[in-house]
Amino acid sequence: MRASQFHLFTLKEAPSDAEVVSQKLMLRAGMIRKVAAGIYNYMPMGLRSIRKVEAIIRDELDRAGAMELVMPLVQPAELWQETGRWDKMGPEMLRIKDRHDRDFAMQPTSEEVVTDIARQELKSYRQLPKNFYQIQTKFRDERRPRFGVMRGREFVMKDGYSFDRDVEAAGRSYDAMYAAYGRIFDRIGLAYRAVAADTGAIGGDRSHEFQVIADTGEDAIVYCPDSDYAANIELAEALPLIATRGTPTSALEKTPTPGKATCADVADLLGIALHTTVKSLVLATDEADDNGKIIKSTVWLLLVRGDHDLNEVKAGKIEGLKNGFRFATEAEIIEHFGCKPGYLGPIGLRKPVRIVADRTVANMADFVCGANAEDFHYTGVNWARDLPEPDLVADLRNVIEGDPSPDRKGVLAIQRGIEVGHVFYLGNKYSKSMNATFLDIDGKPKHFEMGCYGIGVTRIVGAAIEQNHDDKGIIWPAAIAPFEVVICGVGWGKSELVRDEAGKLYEALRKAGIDVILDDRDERPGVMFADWELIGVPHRVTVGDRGLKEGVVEYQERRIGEQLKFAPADVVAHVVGRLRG
RNA sequence: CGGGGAAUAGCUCAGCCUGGUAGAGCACUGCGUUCGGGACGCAGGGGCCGGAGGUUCGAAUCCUCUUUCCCCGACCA
Repeated sequence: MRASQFHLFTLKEAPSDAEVVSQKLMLRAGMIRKVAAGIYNYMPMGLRSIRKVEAIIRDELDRAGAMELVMPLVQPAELWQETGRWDKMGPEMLRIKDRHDRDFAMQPTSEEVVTDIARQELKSYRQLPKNFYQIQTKFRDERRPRFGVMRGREFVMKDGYSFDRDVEAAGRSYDAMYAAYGRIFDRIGLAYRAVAADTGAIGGDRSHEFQVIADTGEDAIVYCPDSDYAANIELAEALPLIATRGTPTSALEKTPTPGKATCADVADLLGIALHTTVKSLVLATDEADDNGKIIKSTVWLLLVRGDHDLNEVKAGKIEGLKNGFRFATEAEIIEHFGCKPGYLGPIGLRKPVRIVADRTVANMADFVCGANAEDFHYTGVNWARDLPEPDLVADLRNVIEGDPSPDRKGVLAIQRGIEVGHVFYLGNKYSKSMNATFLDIDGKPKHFEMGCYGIGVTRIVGAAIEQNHDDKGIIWPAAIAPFEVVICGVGWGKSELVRDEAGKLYEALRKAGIDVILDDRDERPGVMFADWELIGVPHRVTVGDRGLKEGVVEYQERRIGEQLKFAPADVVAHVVGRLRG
């Protein structure tokens, strides 16, 4: 490719609405252009990286025995109604009507359609296992699209689905995909971690996320440096920090804490450690009648230590909160606690509430909590002595750095991550609701055991940039760079020698199978260098009269920056060695 | 969805308060001088000032409505 024929268009300044570095750099490098909120053109420069990611995915999935197909972007409501997701999905699924007023959805994912394929095509256990995948545009009408390609509404995703005859075989399919994902991310060249993830309504332990490590990631990932434990913070188990409850040593005392409504403020005022305080969170659950009218509400008090945060995913697993909960209204709080938020606690309730204590809180002694009276806290609080034992003890909190690892092999560390892949065992949820069966060896129909496997193709491109950039621009891993090498012809317009030599190198690299672009724009060197550093091409060869006079061309690796001199005859071998060696 | 903000050239922004011929830098076109780290000069092209309504002799500017975009938003008791 010659730069003079390519659409190269870089910006010195990013549009003011760009937030994160990947978005700014992709816009500045001319990879994407915004069309609407969360919706982008993938410009030629950007598409090259996207295609490279796709090629690696295809190669590894095909090798792992999966096969590619394409399902429609626009899917009939009927299929979604079969599984009940037409009603469940909420506004993030974009619904459209055709000219006959029939309902359709823009696919956010394709379980329904692929299960429909399976029930029509797969009749016998002898046809199993099968693994179908597609690389397709998805649409999710995010509440707040942001971060460019990282959380867009329209994006490209690889979604795959496996069909097996039983749970054991489905496990093998899962393992094969897990392994393939590892190979895919290894080849792409990103630092990543596979972590155990929440399985939601399906249950079981077969769910892993592949997280690209980046400080700007939206997810917190927890791992143990001394073992192979790794999990999303939503799932990571918090062990009790206090093995057994201590004996009370302080008397219960109602202490004035005027205007101190947070645990940190109270600890400051009283000169005590934050971890001796207990935080009260008030939730509510509603029971509705058949018409959806709320007939009864229950108020819950969740207690976590003052230095800990509630984990809502964990809270949602508690019996009674499983079907959804909300934070209580101020009116409900006053009705049950007789006090405004800020000074709430489990002692002296006006009306009964369900009290759930975090495992650590349940073993605390002499702790501090709100007194259910404005501007007062209790100190020296002890279970059993000052208040009844909690109704329930559960793991309620997010783990924090330094907590013991659940495998008891060390302490936990936390990093931020960007979720770029997810493998998930589905079981027969969809095959049952859509009645997708095959005939097993005994001649009886059985529901398929399914798994689903996603990779965010466009998000990988953004994540790669979040992880690999400097103040000059992008630093691509070579495997997904829009070009592997750029040849900059300095003084292109005036030097035939430069044109000849650069042209020869260009042909030689092409013949060697290298994805090379020749910058023949006759730009000033500063412009060329700045452009290619912004775009992030990993290898650069500079051909100019100055070097050619000494019989050399210059070579520079984007990530390293140091300039090396080579005889033109040697530089091709060196570049090929760096890229393919 | 709730709260805040913004909308003027392809991009970044000024002008608005105090109404009177629409501006700058970057980008783009032409010519010239330059030419190894985002050059300089001269001359240009490009705007229904997001849209609709109103006030006014006159509206980018004041008022109302509307659309779009951006930010913040469980809780942290």
